[in-house]
Amino acid sequence: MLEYNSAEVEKKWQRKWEENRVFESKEILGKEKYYCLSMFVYPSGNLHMGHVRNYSIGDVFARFYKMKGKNVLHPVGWDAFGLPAENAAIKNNIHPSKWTKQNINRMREQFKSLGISYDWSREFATCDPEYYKWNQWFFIKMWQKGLIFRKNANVNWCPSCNTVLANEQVLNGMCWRCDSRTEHINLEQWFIKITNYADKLLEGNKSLNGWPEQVLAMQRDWIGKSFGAEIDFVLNGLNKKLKIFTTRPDTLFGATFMVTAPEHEIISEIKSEITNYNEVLKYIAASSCKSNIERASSRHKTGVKLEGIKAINPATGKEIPVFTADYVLTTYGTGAIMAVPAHDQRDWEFAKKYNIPVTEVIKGNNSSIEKCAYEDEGILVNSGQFSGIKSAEALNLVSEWVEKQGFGKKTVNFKLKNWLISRQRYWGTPIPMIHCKECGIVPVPEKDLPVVLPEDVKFTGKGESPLKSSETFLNVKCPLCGMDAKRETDTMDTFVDSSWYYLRFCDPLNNHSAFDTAKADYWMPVNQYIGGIEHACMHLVYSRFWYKVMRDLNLAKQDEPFTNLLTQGMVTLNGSAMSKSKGNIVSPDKIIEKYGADTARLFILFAAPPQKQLDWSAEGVEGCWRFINRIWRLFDIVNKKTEFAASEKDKTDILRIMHRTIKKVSIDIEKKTQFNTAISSVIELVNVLYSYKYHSNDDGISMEAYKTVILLMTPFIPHICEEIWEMLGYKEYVSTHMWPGYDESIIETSYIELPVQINGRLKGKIMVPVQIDEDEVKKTVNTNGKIAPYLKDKQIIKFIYVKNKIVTIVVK
RNA sequence: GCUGAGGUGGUGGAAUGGCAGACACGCAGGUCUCAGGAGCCUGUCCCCGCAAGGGCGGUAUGGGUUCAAAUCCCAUCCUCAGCACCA
Repeated sequence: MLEYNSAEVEKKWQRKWEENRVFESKEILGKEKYYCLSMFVYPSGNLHMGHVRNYSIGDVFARFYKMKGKNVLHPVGWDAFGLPAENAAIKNNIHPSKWTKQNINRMREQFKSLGISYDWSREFATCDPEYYKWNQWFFIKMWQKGLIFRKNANVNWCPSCNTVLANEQVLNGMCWRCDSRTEHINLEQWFIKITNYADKLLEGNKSLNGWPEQVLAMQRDWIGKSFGAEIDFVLNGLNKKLKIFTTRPDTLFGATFMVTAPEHEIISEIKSEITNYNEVLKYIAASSCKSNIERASSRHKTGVKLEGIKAINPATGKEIPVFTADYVLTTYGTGAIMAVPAHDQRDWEFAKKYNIPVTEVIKGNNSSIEKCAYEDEGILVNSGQFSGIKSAEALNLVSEWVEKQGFGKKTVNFKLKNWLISRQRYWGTPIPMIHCKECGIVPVPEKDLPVVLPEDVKFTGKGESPLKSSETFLNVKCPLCGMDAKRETDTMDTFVDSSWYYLRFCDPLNNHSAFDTAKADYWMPVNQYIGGIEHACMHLVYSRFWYKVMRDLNLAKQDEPFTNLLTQGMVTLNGSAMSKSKGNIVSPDKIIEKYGADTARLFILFAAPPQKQLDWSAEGVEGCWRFINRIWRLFDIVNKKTEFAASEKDKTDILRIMHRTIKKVSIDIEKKTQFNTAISSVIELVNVLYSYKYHSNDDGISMEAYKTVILLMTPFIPHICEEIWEMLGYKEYVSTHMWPGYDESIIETSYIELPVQINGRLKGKIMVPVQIDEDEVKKTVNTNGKIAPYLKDKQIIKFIYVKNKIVTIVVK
């Protein structure tokens, strides 16, 4: 038999699959669908091992369910807008669209060399005007629904990318793309009111049983719902109120001062009353120079008292001082707090530093406020009519009292901020709005969509958005009054593109709507979504939000777009992430060239469960290559004629192991998403076939088992399986063959080996019939040569027989 | 600090109340061979033993529940990930 030639075989089947459109799908009413989606790829120019892992995992699901008889949708596309293309334009003087298309062409070939079962007829890129037209259409729909607004806001600015960033895109004060330190500037920007859906997103989290707990927890934290109260504190003699948010209304009587964020507008409103206003201004200026990180990391809280200003604690009626300090965030709650130093550590530190009285209002067992604040539950003291009540109850009682008295109300607060979606860059979806001096902001009429990106643009990397340099783009007539007007030059955050692409895949060629609702109803929701954990609070929140908006626009029926989510682990080399800068990259192309895609896929799927980190191992790859060749050589061994005849026992054994393996692989893929153990059980079956020395005259059972090996391995290593399937005489693709079923009654043996424990230690094993009852087991144990001696002259305290599992005897 | 996931051989990892270490890598030995860095076979948690065999030895540590614990409960330690002055 010839050596296995992976390069030739893989090319052959990739061509056949493509020519015969084996993996193209269409809606078939009455046939159960399965939508499998790996997060689409940014066309950076090169596939890396993380991609290979992502798409190999997706392909196992897609191929498995196809063989199980489901109507599988497994599409592929390109998340093609974004900064790298524009940076390439600046650096290499190549148009972003050209750069992107080159990369797509190259990566498409790489994808094809992996043999992923994609429906290529549905391919699209988000930079196609036929796609981004619908971004614009959705934008206008949301604008009409009041979900989009413009606001002058203090926003995150990346000086290197020259654009603003959403909150989610600032990680530890750094830009998520380029790692530069971000700044805060004041700009007029476009926002989407994602906070309108904060509660619905949180509520929806509870129904996502197919999502990893880790992602749900991250989203929960990110949305950050907390219950509390808003309370107004009167500024004495000023006819003004300072509104605060607290989650601890039970500590209201202990509020001995107030603090506003330095950015709080009240300061300028009452500046004439502040006797040390210059000092306050100086402090505000100093804080604004600090980054969020510097503010948070500074050990010592700083602040300045607003001299001449007194607030009144509405519960005690006492006058208390007001400070401004940058440990209070302008972006959370109302940007001001009531400070309760006895029961909040931050306030405690601040009070100590500025000699503010600390009033204890919650008393716990042995609690003390001498060395630090007491933040736990307890009994209220020094709290007027509420003294003596448990703090847990007081939370509610005080809020209700406050509400009745008319100086506040119960409320909830979210950490989630509205989604800033405008970017001052070229390579994105133009925001379809027109600024008219007379009519204000006017949406582009639907018939004029898409607003296409102009070609006459200069990429200098300096100054304002490149779109502002295009005269043809900039100048338009107002759709309402017909006068000269200007186009909006901001483009959309690329996370808009990825918020609904899974719906476009249901109907990618539609040119009169974003997608046909009936088609989307057929395919949605995505049964299995696969991608990296880094999208937990960005893409996966935005998409869920977008889908809920579409549901409210009657474009979608379900509440959630992704039923099951698998977040694959990182691919590392010697424990650290592969990266260009570290120079520790293993190139997929080289591995495919040397061993073939099957080997690369097998290693990735076998070396670790999909969710865990996977460390690359050259030896491990070598081992997978050996296994693939072992399957290849088994073809001859199974077909070889020998004079040995198989015994009945051999035959039933092999049949039983075969059925057991089918069961194990099916469950591991379908129920446990644990591909490594699925593969190892097939390896065991192959090892069994190697160790049997007959391979003729066994009623074709070893051949049956070999065919089973091929069928079971097809989702993992499809190319070699197709080749062997053809060698076995089949005319159809193994990829479209039915997944094998198993017979529980064959897996069960008539005899079973029972372990026998005495006082918790394994002492031996007995062979017994499956249906055996406890009395029979006792007899067998007592006559067993190995076990009986342990029972001699001993008193049996307990005898436990767990059917078909174990025998345990306790003796004295 | 908060949230979440974890801690098992030389390594990746199996086993989720019932035989710890499946399967693979690595290593060692054998076999075939002119040759082997190919293939095939055997062994490989630890301790005692040449072996057969034996071990209330063994799943981060200490305790507990149970006939039975890697698995459940309590405490402690450690690792990873996310968030972090969110009032």
